[in-house]
Amino acid sequence: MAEKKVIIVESPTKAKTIRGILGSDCTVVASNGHIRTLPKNDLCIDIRNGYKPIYILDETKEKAIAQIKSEMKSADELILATDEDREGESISWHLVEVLKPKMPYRRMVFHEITKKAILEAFKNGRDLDMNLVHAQEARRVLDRLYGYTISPVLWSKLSNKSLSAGRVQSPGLRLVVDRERTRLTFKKSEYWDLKAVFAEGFAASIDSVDTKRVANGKDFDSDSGKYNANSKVILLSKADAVALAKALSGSTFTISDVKEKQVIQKPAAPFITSTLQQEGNRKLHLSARDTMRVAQSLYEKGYITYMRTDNPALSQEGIRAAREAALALYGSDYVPADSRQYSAKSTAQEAHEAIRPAGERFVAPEDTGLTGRELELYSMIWKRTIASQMTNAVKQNTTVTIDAQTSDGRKTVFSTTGVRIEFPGFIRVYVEGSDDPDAALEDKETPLPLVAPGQVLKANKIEEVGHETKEPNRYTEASLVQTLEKLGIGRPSTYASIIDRLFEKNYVIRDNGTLVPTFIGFGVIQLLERFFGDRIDYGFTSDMENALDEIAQGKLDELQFLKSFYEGEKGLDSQVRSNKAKINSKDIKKLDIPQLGEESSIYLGPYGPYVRDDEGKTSQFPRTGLLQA
DNA sequence: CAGTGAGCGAGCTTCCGCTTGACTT
Repeated sequence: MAEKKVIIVESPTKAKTIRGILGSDCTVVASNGHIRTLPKNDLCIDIRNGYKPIYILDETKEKAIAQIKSEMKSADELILATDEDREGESISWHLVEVLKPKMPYRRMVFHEITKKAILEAFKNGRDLDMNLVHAQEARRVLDRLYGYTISPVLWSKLSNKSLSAGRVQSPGLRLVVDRERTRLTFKKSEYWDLKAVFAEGFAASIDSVDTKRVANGKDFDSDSGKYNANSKVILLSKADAVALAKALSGSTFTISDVKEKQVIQKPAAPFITSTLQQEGNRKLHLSARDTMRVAQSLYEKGYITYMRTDNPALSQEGIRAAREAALALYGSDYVPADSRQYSAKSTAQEAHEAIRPAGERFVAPEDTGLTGRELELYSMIWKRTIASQMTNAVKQNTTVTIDAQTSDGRKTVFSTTGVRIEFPGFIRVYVEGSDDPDAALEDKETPLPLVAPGQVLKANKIEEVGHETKEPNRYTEASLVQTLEKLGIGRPSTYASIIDRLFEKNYVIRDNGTLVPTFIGFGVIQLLERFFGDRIDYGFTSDMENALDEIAQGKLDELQFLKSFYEGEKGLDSQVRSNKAKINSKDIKKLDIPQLGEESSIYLGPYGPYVRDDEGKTSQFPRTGLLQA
């Protein structure tokens, strides 16, 4: 007399997995994500009628809906098992709205896809959380209002080239533009120091002259490149360094101190979407989009858990499997007594666990039969997951300090640090990649010979070494995703498409894996900064999230939230109206770009950017290779 | 390669987030 249940989840792959676990008592079907959308050709928000969105069925989901409907005919109960987050709750509500079930239905979430966990979940279940549904709808409506009212301002004031603005894409573009401005205004400076090469087989660099510390890169502002003058620091020019080297040529170098320090290094947390994209980019040179494509394929073939997640925590099954794998591969010294717990940042929605090899036993990469990019990405996930449950690496840093007096009586101090790995721990499996190739070297050993205080060294060579301060790097796809995530802008399912969007709109171009803003990108951000500054503030999304949390907790009314966003003196509607009248199209087409705009002015024309000099003569902008329209 | 204007007026563009296929960018 078993009752027949129809269970709806979001992902077809998840449905298949559950089907395999539960057998024929239940029918498991997938919604394939959201099933309703807002039509594209119009605002479709009924502002006078409580900001009611006008939803339509997503035509790409018709097949899925038809299948759910047909399965429902012979069922006694409907289980809404979409993801446990704001969007998932909303999908369940839309399902009820569309399916209009006659049988009883319950909302349910599965925290682990195991028979035990699912059967346990069947005992519970709850009603739809309408506050959460309201919070999702508020998000959806705000995004539509934002994008569909500000974008037309760009069309009319900048050009008619289908420009766009949005809560997520615009701050994303602004990051890229801001970074480029910093680079363009950056003033390079140089500083020098000395390197002494000893016959004993190592080298040391100069720390101080007469107790004044020799200036290094940290004494320069990282954004402007300017030197931060300090009376306790001495800045060496090339001439200073050459003279100092000469004055030290016959000096005695004596070791004054040898210090040992133990340094502990912890493994990185298991992958979440953003970190997977970062490492895919750094180690495998994949775009965010390609990383996700490969991960999707691994997920569908059953090799990894779900790839769109903001939660680095492993399930109990994942922890057990990672520890077992580490134990089998490296022995008990490499597995700590207690498992490591990783937790999501507070803004995360935590509907899924971390990205890890699937199942209760991790298949070794060489046993998967995978090839190419799939093998590489799986292998990276496998290593990182195992490493995350392994012991710390222990390194021993040895700092040797050396005194020497110049021929004219100045006291100089040199030093060097060697690194020895005492116990590799997780480093045997996995080391996090870096955007900075120099930093990757940190993980290599730099051994020093055995030396003791009082020992006199033989200096073979004392040479001056020049350094130049360097402007901040451009964003890569990886570092942009990382920054967006840190600011709480965008979601795991959208990071890759945010970047695609910036390219599609010609707001940025790619240069050697880095993102360079185009003139159009500069123009869009210039307009938005001047007239919609509060909307593209980097904190806008996190403020919105706070309000949505209040809606979800029933402390704030959805309608009140939308009204305060859209109406009133400071509301978006009047902001757009007044700016449409106020913005002088000619004025805003003159681009304010540091350095490049000094001699003549750059304008946005209908065929791209052009330069106009003082006499009104125009010419093509000469550096289109760097910045394009 | 040409490229900044005037004025007419029709027709069009645009958001974010959740899922996969279908696909030729």
